[in-house]
Amino acid sequence: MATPRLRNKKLSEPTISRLPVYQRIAEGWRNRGLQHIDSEQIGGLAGVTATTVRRDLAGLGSLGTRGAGYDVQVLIERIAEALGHDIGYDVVVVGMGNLGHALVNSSNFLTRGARLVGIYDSSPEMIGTYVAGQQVKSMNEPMIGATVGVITTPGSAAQDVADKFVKAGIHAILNFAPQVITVPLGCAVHYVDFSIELQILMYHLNNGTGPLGGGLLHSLGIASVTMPRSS
Amino acid sequence: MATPRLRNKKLSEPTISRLPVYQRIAEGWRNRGLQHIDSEQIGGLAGVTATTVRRDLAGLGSLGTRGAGYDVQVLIERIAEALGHDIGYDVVVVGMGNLGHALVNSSNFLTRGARLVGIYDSSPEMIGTYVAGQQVKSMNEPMIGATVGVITTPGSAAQDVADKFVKAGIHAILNFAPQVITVPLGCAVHYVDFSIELQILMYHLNNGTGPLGGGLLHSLGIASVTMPRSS
DNA sequence: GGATGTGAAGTAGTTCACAGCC
DNA sequence: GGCTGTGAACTACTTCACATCC
Repeated sequence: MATPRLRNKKLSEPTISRLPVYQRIAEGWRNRGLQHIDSEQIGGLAGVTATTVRRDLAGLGSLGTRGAGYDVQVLIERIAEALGHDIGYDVVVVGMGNLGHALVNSSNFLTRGARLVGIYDSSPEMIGTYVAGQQVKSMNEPMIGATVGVITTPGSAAQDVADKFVKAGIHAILNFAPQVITVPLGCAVHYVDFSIELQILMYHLNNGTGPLGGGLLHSLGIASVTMPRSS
Repeated sequence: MATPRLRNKKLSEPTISRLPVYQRIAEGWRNRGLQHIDSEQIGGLAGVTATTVRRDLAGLGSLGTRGAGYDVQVLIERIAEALGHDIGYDVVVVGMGNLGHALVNSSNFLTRGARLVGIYDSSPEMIGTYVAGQQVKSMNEPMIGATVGVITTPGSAAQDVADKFVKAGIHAILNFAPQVITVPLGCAVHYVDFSIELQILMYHLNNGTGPLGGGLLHSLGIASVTMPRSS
């Protein structure tokens, strides 16, 4: 009760997208044995101004020290708290192709509150084998208790998988398949698309604007969809 | 000369990140044999309002038809033109682990102007083998003529790869390794991080805000960095 | 001295509302 | 009738500038 839930204070969308970046930077600092970091250093690495960093972090409460900057350990913890990592989530991944393997084996994908509780594939050769310490299940097996579903199948299978997720009560979907999927209202689909990243980078390359040309700064691009059934 | 370069008109950052999404939606429509789409339909699928869609597209010139919506073919072409796909880019990918395989085999990563001109790995077992029709090269071989470099190595190798890119004259880097890298000023690093996507999705899940709760809308998250050498 | 945290000002992006056109 | 394209109003985010505190 000492610390009222920071979660109540709603953070702006841009801030939310930057906090994980700051967290990663702080982790890098800590791993190199450094204890303090200031807003200018974070901004330089994240590609935003020092003022923006301070404003973002001020939203989490007073966690800096005037004259000295931020303690990296405190920073990491408070960001984790604000993003809800202390709650924990159960994640299932469907599609054990190269991308699925890459994800579940990644040291970073499943940290920070996420727990892998099931991996699935439709291919008979794949089912029953072990990946990242877990046995690959058939799509017919239930997906009990998961909160987040990740789709790493080819585009053609994405809608079927999404339907299974919805039936299993999963409200949040991370879709890596290059395919727009439809889900009932109230279900969030977050859409990750590599080619879109590449396209945005290329636009800036063409125009000399944005991240190029000495400017620092940002980027992004990815769509999220919630919509009624049909089309 | 009939059509002056659309590229001159600078588009806003949010618009740039949404255009590839609209393009993908239009492609999906076309693939299902549909010829027209209106701003409301695009918005529903992309997770933005119809007005935002119209404003974004108006920036590319008058490509809609009042009363009828947009012709999907025209839409696809004009967005491609605006993003510079008619120019074409040479891409090299370093790191032929699961993620590297997933990328170069993806039907979507290397379309729309991108050409794969080289794939590299440091592992002796990997070098010389063929992936996606290309022979994997040693890191010692030159990277002539590439404009964009993609890093899909473990984090520990990312900085070395970035250094090689810089020496080879590559100005734009797409970094999938969970590692902040430093490059000379004038070089753009676009940072793609799966765990960050997951974190943002989880934040919304916790708070019931954003993409959840019947609202449509968006997302994103990924950092891009340009900064001087050192740390 | 030095860096945070924040009112105030400025800028950018979104949404409203409707005129214009098919 | 229906949907685009856009001035005008609004909202949100960023940046400035500085008081505040270590």
